[in-house]
Amino acid sequence: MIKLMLVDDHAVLRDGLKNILDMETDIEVVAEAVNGNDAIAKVKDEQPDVILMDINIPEKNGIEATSIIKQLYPSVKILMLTMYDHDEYFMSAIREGADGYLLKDAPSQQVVDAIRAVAGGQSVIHPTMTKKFLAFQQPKAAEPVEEKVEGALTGREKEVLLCLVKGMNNKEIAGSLYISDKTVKIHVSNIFKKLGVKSRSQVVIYAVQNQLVPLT
Amino acid sequence: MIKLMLVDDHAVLRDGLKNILDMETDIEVVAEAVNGNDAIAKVKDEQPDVILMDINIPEKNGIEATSIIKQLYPSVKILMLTMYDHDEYFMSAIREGADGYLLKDAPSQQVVDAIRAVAGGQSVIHPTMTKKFLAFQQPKAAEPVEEKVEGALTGREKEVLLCLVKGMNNKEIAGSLYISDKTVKIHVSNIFKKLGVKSRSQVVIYAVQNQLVPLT
DNA sequence: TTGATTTTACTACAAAGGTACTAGTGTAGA
DNA sequence: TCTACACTAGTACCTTTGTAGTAAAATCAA
Repeated sequence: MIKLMLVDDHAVLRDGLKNILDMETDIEVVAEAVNGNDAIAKVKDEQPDVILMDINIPEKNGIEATSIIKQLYPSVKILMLTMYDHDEYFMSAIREGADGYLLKDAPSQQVVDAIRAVAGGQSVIHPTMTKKFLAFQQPKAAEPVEEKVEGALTGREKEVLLCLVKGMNNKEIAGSLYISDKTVKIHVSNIFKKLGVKSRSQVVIYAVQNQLVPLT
Repeated sequence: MIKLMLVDDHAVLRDGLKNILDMETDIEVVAEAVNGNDAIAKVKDEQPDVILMDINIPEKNGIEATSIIKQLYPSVKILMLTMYDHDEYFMSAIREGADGYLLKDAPSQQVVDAIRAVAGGQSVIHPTMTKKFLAFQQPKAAEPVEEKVEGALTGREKEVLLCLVKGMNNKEIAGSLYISDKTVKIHVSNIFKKLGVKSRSQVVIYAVQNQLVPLT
């Protein structure tokens, strides 16, 4: 059974959601709050699993409340359900630890599914926000310059590049690729020429800036 | 009516999907392809609205095929449906223009919903991937470890660090800070010890990963 | 097959990087 | 004042890095 808390200053919306959720046998509304401070207080008493949180509420908005609740009770899942698809709201909510971000125009079923998903430890984003998120993360697309430069690297050189951005020295690269360290030097020198840099540090910077390789 | 193309080298999976999609009145499977090149060719002939693409297919994998198709026909929506939740696959798919990324363990209904969503211009990500996405974008919060490490660097060391992540060599740093290159060496060595790395390349990687310094 | 490219590897050398130690100066705080 | 630390700079030494030039085997496209 998923214990849910609703946080919204509009009784109509809370009641509507309760009606919808009443039909779900695995979700129980254990608490309701009408503002940020109210929500923070009731988390302690009611220990909900998931909080459905509006952003535009009095006495600490939903994002501030999320931040505080997440600090006090990190295991509580918080799903933002709001009218606004503003980027700043979205990013702030995510930054403060929200587990999901839905817009109020989402169909009821989607809200129900999202509650189950965050209760199960997953994160959910409204498709419209996902789009923005992707757009935000997608500043690459077709950039002929880097394409050309990266394309100029041979297969082996790309492998060496991967090692370089891991901070490996020539000997380590040689061991990793089963070739001599003299050969590694050749590849490294060629990479330098092709990328137009003068040291391995600069290779790392170039690769990161041009997203030639994944980090982390 | 949404015109759909299936790309997967496993007939069983294609047939299973077709069965499921047959029950949806607004989706029609107009083409099937068994590998990357096949898919690229059939897009031209069949002009699908949405492509359901597996990653692990022969003759150009799904990501490469996505990249090419998106370049030729930017309006075609591509939904990756794959067994792998590897970060690199996911990020690559997104980078190459995929409109969605679902895992094959997603319930059928979710796949159907996702097809409609991308056909409508939205983007969809499997909740598990969303989680990773958020985690990727969420390195803020309170991280005492890095704070401590960064705090351990003296003022001068931080200045040297800034130079290091610009790819400067010792002489350049010395000239920039109006000190001897011997002194620079001292600072660099101290930075290495404090950050626990062994070369300037690793300093750059460390700084990027821990966001000690701005890039771009 | 021919020719171009890739990958491999060597020698030799110059430059840069990195460590260890000593040591003087200045500054901030107990 | 005394201590701790930061900053500076040097010497010495060794390692790593990077370049140049040569060259052979493998691969691949024309």
